[in-house]
Amino acid sequence: MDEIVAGSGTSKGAIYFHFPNKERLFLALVDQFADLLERRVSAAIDDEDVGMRKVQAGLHACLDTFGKYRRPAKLLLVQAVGLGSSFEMKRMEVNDRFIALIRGWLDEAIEVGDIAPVDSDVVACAWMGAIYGVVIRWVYTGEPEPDRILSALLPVLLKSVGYVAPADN
Amino acid sequence: MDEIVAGSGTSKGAIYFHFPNKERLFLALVDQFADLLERRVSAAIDDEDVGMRKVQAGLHACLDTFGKYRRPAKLLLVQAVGLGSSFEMKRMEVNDRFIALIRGWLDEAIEVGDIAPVDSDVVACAWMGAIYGVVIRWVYTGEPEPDRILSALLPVLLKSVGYVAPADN
DNA sequence: AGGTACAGACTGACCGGTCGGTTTGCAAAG
DNA sequence: CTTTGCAAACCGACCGGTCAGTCTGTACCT
Repeated sequence: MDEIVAGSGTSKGAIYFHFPNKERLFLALVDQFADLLERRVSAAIDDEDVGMRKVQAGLHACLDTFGKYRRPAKLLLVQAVGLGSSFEMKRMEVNDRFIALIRGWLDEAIEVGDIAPVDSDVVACAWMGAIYGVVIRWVYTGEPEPDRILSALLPVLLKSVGYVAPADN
Repeated sequence: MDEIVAGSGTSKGAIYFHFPNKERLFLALVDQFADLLERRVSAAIDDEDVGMRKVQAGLHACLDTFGKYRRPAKLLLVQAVGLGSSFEMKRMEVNDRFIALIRGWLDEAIEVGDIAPVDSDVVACAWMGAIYGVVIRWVYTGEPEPDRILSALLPVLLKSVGYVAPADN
């Protein structure tokens, strides 16, 4: 809190005027970032028409956004963990939000016929975990570079649900 | 610390006789669990001969072990995060250990010809993340059941590197 | 004159870590 | 076999730093 006060150029009083406690302040930050991410990803998806192209676009936007907000991503995705059950719940909630998103794409892709039916619940979880794992690593160490992440992760994820990319991509 | 003292039936003094500080105590626990997990997984792998069967066995053992030690897994994998950089480093270290393990299997599978060449570094990361994601979820909510995890996750992971299972499995 | 927004000194609970003291194990001396 | 002596192991009351949260203002607007 003292650090935030120092960094923000305001005061304890000001912060505690707007937020009831530290927890809520942090939760608000997490929500804000999650909103931003979801907005960007959804926007990218809407630019594509159907099925797997949406997944590609979404993934791309996701990595792109994390790239642009490396510091806050690290703070919010990693530091927030293990600071009590309320943080933990929030993290789960945000996670679930994106898992639900992924599941939606997968289900759509299945319906459209781009991929064969799968247990989209588990697969969405796994995808989220895979993205999370690679992104967290990158956020920490700077490796591997986003280009490499994308060029390696994307085909792996797509292949994992049996999607074969059109030849011209 | 007070809780650990209460739960362990010993005393502050006894604990601080054996460990210099809280951090080291926790790190020792993490190491112990990581060792156990690695031992079990490696043992399971050694029972199989080559390539992808090793991966299957390893994955199976991994999920099995997490299943048996749900509580400690939750504590060590989740609570340890965000408690300062030393914990964070340790988590990364353990993570890297298993990523290296996975990478080893993948590289072997590539060499044997079970799968086509991939960026095994990134893929290992993604696999680790995927497993982590699903397991953490299960550890928290009890869903989905291990059977379902295995039957859904395994083919997804295997397909992600283009491995087609023999028909009789 | 009352409400809104803010400032920052202060408080008090909490918790890692310490320290003087006690018990236990064990080996040599009697 | 008993006694003595020492060290390793253990105990738990206590200390001191830290830090989220409070409280007493102050300034400005309406």
